[in-house]
Amino acid sequence: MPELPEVETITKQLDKSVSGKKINEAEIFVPKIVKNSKKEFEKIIFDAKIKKIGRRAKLAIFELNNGWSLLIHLKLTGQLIFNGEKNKHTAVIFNFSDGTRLIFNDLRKFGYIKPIKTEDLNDFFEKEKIGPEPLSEKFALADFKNILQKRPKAKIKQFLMDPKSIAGIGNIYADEILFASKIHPLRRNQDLSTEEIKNIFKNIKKILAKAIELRGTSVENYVDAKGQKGEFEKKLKVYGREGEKCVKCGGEVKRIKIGGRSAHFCPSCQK
DNA sequence: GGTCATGTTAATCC
DNA sequence: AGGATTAACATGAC
Ligand SMILES: [Zn+2]
Repeated sequence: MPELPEVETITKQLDKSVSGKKINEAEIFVPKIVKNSKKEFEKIIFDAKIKKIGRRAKLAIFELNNGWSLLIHLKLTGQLIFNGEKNKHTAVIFNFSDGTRLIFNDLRKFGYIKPIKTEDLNDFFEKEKIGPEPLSEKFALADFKNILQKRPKAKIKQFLMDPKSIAGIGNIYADEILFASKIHPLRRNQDLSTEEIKNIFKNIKKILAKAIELRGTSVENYVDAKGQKGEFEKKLKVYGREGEKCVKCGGEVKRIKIGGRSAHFCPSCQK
């Protein structure tokens, strides 16, 4: 499932391969993916050029040259593949004027494309109360401490995964960050020591950066914009390793449910 | 064929 | 008011 490193990988690749191209048409195979009527959507993209492609939280942002931007969320199983082949999960195809195309596949159909005026982008993220970008230089230890204090009772695992506390961290990276930080996922924010907070903060930056370097993690059906799997999967220490040996202590990796989501951790390494 | 997995959000309770 | 909790969404894998 695409989290921050996966969406960052895809948007960086697409910014290189697709920016500057003119959209001829969009073929819509799954109407609910597009948050407008077909007519409205066609009007927005008609003759539009893609100026640049960026990311905020887990959202890809396609900025067009006509005042509109397209927000694209891949949710669990979305794929954006440049010059990909249509398959039975293809929801939308953008055809460009030079004969190339961009394929949006979505097996579970949770993803969406939402046009928004470019000038309204900032308001949108503010209104939705999306948390800070963890890799931004503006996101400092003091900020992290601050937002932890605002929700003292929250369990750290759920807190890390909540897009309204910090943007872009999902189940995989939350589990990996807590393992690297030796913190039990059920710990509450108010019980974390200054040293532990510092450690979690450091690992948020470190693990997300490393995952981007390796073009993300392929679980479920994630591929990047070139259709290739990510390499961070090989670096996973706890996620998806229930019952296997902890790489650090040899103990057994456990899986529990926290807020309806699975949390993987090593009970002897994480306290 | 029932359960599980997943990100986000709506609904509900406190 | 807004945090916590839970269900809902879709569908393939088991
Ligand atoms: Zn261990």
